[in-house]
Amino acid sequence: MNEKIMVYAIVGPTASGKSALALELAQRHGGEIVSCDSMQLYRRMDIGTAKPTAEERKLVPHHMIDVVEPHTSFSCADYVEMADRAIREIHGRGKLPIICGGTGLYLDSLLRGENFQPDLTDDDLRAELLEFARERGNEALHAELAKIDPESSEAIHPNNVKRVARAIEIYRLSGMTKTELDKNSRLGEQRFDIRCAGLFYSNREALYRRIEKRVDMMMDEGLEAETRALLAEGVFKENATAAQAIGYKELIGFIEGRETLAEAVEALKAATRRYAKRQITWFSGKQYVNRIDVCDAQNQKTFEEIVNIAEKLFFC
RNA sequence: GGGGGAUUUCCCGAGCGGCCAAAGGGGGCAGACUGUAAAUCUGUUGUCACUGACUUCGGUGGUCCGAAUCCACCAUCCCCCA
Repeated sequence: MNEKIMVYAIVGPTASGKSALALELAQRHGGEIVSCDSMQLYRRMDIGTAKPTAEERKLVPHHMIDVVEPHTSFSCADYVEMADRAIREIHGRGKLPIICGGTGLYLDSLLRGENFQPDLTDDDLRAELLEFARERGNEALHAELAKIDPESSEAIHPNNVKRVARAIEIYRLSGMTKTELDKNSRLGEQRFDIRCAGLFYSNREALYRRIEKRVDMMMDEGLEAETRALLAEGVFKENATAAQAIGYKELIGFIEGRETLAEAVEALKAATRRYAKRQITWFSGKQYVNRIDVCDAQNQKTFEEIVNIAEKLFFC
């Protein structure tokens, strides 16, 4: 019986200070960082995704950053496969794998399921199903799902067309219902042991202020130019995953002259806030997360304090 | 100085005598989410002793059984003529 590899993870909403903490811990304890971020995967999307800088990446090896071109369709399953490999390599080198990121689904999938079958997607079929919903209505598509997989149709709201379509897609491609597929991947036991610190702000205002400050910084660093470059590349024409990244799509309205810079920046801040909220909801439901309250109504913890708490959590 | 228009709940914005605590959107809050996830979706959003009551629609005072909706005056803003 071989021991499971111990992985360390730092999660939390965007702009909560994950990267700095991960970097510090990696430096102190011989770690390498495995990013768990669905957007830092893409090359040339640097400012908008708040990627670690070149200097930071020189201090500590970072993985799962800049691994694909922006137009690539990169799935959760792809992430799991590559990240799994990276973690085993790090462990093989006698270093500590420190996962850092805010994409909850990726982390969950990485820790879980064994039975990922490759190539369970079909863009044409997807488009066809979405078209069906557009023409005949959300309920009609949902009814189709109910015929083949009543259990998941129960769980997915009819208006969540993307999910409804995905469930049907799974069935048409694999002959297995989504319910069965899920049950299957649940059979696999956790693939790693994990110690996970979650950065939270019970003072929400404080988090939002950080977010807004960071957006302003991104603008100063040249987010607009970065967006124009990606736009010129055609990244936002195809419906690539990368085109969904917050930071770029909000600036396009301004670049194309449909709104003012101030409006675009405000939209960007709002989108980031709402994203942070969804991350908070996601992680607060996970039992493997050990919460560290960075800032409550009374006081703001110093970086030193946070590092100490995380070290205790990880190494005691 | 003369004429016209505006003022709505956190914001934008509908409402133009009862069915209005007031459409819709945004934002906020809460939540779902095991293969597109920085995406997608759901609920909620005046107060309370909450199947009902109370306080709201710039202010004050009227008309009316009844007003966010009509009238008068006041305040602020915008436009046109001067």
